[in-house]
Amino acid sequence: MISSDVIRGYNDTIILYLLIETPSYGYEISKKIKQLSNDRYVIKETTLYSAFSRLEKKGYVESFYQDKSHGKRRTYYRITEAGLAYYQEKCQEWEITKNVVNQFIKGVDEEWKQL
Amino acid sequence: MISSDVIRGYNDTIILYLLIETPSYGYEISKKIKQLSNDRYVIKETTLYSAFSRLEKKGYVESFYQDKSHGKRRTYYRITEAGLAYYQEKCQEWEITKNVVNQFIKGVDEEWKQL
DNA sequence: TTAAATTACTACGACAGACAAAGTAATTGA
DNA sequence: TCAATTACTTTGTCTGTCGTAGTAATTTAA
Repeated sequence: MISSDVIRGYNDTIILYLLIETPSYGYEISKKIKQLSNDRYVIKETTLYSAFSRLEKKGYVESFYQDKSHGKRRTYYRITEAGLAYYQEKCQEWEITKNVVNQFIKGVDEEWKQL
Repeated sequence: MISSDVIRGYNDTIILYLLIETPSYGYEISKKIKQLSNDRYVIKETTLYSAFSRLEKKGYVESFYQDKSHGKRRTYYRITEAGLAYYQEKCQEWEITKNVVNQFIKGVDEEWKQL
């Protein structure tokens, strides 16, 4: 599937991305990740929730409770200004990272196939 | 610069790539990484050498000593069949990973700038 | 010529993030 | 009504990175 060691540096970014449009909560976020990645990436629950608390500690998201008279209480998160700035930084970093890694990857249809 | 959390999953791949052309040793590999990445990625010594021993343990590289009558002895590494196969797997994985992460990245020139 | 810089490592320990396992608790659907 | 799903929390383990430090030979510059 996909290596979690690569994604490691981008879980926070992925979550922040999904919070840009609208505040959300764990379960919804995880569904969206699965869906937007075409089932190629399914974030683990513990990874997701620990990311939330890390992001909150850093001030990149804020949590709140939607008033929902009954039902298991959801913890919603919204992105902050700082979170958006961080997200933007990470996007730039990603472009660089992508180019760097690409330098060391031989495409499936390249000359090593003939070696 | 570049986040080591992203590169984490690809250090082994990067090293293997550089060993495909010719066997090499730590110092040379680190110079090549720096150079090929245009100074955007400089691997830490400890990271590099621990990668070597991990790769050797997995059978992806083999070490040997070049006969070099004097001077500090270098440990050379050459890639194995298994190492090449692993490298190729990782290349395919990278293509997928790249596409997945791209789904959650807004390019510098995209609509969020206007938000 | 000698001191500093560079080459070429090894050892140790700390830390962060991912994740497995297990538990809790409410809600919805068959 | 009982299983599946939703919505988490807690705990503890593991892997890879990296800071610090040390060793030792070689090359370069003052």
